[in-house]
Amino acid sequence: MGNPTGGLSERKKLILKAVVEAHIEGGEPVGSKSIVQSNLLSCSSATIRNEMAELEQLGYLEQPHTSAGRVPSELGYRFYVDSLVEQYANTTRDIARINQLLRSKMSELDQILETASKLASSLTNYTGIAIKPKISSVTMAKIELVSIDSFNFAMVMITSGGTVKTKKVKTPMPYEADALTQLSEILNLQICGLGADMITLPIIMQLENDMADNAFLVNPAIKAVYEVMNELDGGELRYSGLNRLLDYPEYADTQHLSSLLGTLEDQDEILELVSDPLRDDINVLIGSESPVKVMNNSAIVFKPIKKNGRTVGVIGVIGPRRMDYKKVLKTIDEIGVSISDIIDGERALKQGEDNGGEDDGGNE
Amino acid sequence: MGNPTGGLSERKKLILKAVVEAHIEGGEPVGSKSIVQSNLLSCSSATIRNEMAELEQLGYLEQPHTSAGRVPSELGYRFYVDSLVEQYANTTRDIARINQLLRSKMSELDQILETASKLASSLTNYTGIAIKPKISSVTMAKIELVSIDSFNFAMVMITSGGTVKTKKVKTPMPYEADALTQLSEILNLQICGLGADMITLPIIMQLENDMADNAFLVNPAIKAVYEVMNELDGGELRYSGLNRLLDYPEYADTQHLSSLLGTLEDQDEILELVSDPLRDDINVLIGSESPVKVMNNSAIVFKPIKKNGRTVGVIGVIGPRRMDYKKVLKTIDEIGVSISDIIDGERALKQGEDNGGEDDGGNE
DNA sequence: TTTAGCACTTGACTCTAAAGAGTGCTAAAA
DNA sequence: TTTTAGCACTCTTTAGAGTCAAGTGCTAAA
Repeated sequence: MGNPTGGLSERKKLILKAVVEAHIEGGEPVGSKSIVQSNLLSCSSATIRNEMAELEQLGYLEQPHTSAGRVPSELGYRFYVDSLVEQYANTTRDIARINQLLRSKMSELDQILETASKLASSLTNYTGIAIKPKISSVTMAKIELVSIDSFNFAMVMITSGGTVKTKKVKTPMPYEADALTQLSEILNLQICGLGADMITLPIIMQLENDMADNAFLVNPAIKAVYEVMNELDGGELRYSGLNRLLDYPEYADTQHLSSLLGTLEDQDEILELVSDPLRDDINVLIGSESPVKVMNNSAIVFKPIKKNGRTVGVIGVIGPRRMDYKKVLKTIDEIGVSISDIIDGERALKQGEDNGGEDDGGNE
Repeated sequence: MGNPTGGLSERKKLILKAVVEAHIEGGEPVGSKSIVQSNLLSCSSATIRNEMAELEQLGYLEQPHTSAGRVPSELGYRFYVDSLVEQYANTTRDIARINQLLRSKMSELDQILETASKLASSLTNYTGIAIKPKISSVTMAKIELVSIDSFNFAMVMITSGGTVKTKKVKTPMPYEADALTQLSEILNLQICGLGADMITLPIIMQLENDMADNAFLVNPAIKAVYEVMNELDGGELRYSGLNRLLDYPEYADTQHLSSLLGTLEDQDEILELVSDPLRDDINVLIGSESPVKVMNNSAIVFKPIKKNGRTVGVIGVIGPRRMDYKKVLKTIDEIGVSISDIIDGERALKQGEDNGGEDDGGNE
């Protein structure tokens, strides 16, 4: 009815917020009376009832059955989360504690991510997710190039594991038939056997140098190789605190829980979901916002971990749709920042190691 | 009373077997009548009742409540499993199928074990376990030796990851102070940077040679190094088909399921359980036979996978105490044999590879 | 030693009634 | 015009009573 922000009156927002938080807290439908008791508003239960009826019509609330209280709809949660974003972003971070815990787990990114996931799980009481990169296990065994037209060719890549993958490559300018042969030779010679983490700028420059006039083919080709490696590599998905799911009546239904567990285990689906983040920062998928259909009653919050601009892992949590978003957003963000700090610090250390050899006996 | 094998009359054995199998099948207490109907015995329900009462007194059966049928006790299952061993061992193995499936997953032991676990889970409909070795990730960065007395010294080992571990080492004969210094030097020079899989007999012999008169110190020291590496390495525990637990009413209790899931996730406890196999071959732990107390209502069947006499992995399944042991024992055994075949085949290949370099482009 | 028969126990299930929570609506109050 | 009090109505949850069926233990006969 013609209101400034979000089309909802301030009072409606307050009521919505109260319903969401009460429901997150208790898990049960929220009645008008209990909202009055929370003393956030100074009006009677009847007024609240009227407002709630309107909020329901607007799609922010739902009613399990006629004589029950209201439950937030997906839209309701979404509104809540969106209006929350500024709030949590401004929270003073007590990273120190998290930082310390993670740091104590030392260098290995693997371990840090796994610990972070456990930490996220125990701090929020939902199930933690960690995706650890699994670099360097996949290498190319053979690369075949097939010309499509003068602007496109297909790359057929056979990995060390025997998997065959094809990628279509578009070139920035037309190429000669010879160029493909040349590229193929050079790729097979230089790239095969290298893991994703070994294909660095110097190597790419070397390739471009070797290709001379046809250097323009190198970049798109390498990109394709890189993509395939990352696809196959996939990374490894780990959960912690799966049992915490059982703390929520949402998962009391055996059928539902079973199919959720099954889906979580089948890493591919979740990996895909989490590997293509809409935003670079924290992502919140509520219910059917997630493409995975068994997660329609769940929510997932995750954040990619970056190192030198490249995503090297993901941490997050999975829980019921009525997740304590405030707490979760804050926690995941803090942990994410903490990890970034640590691996940035580590980077410097690693480089020193690479040059200077193996003397890290500093702590004796 | 006073019978040849196992102290049970043939008829009691038959009845016990019938009860166990009926209970495995249906999950519910088994009454005397249903046993008569199975036509395995030619006597009346009253006789069965009498026998069952005796079997209960002997501890092989239990009664949930007065007017219910009987359920096998732990001892009952144990008897059943033990008397089963010969049976399943003689089963003609249709390894071929399993073999093929596993082989199609190619070389990596990791993948084979993971696939095997999935296979075990889907064939038996229980939760599959796989322990993958995680060799070579841990190496020693620095080793310090501290003399305790002339028969004992402490080894302080700092790993590449920065973890510090101490082991007390007892020597077979007294040593001189110089010997420790010498040993320390040699260890730091020769062992540091090597993964567990790199410390082979030739290297140990080399060490002993270098130590000359004090060669007797090498063996216990290396053993300590090895132990620490394996501790830290740990191996990685993976489950597949966790959701299958939910197929069994035994895990309908949320509390119970939750604590089981929690325990399974805390890898250490299960790793310890499974890494110290009583028998080299298939192990069956029924209920409280397992030292892990939340598994008192569960059973675990597992088999170590050996390569050159060294355990390189474990596969198995976890399920309710009324597990279909016949099927599980057979399946796990078959899969185990199959994996052994494959990795023995792979060994030859690997060796060739190590010598000849990196040309595995055989599959083009 | 086995079997038939019977009384008894006990959990599972069904049905009903009552309780409780919460709503929507109406009419009065602000 | 908005808010509030009051009330009838709806729907779920809970408790209790009664019935049912399964299965036992025991006794007496075969």
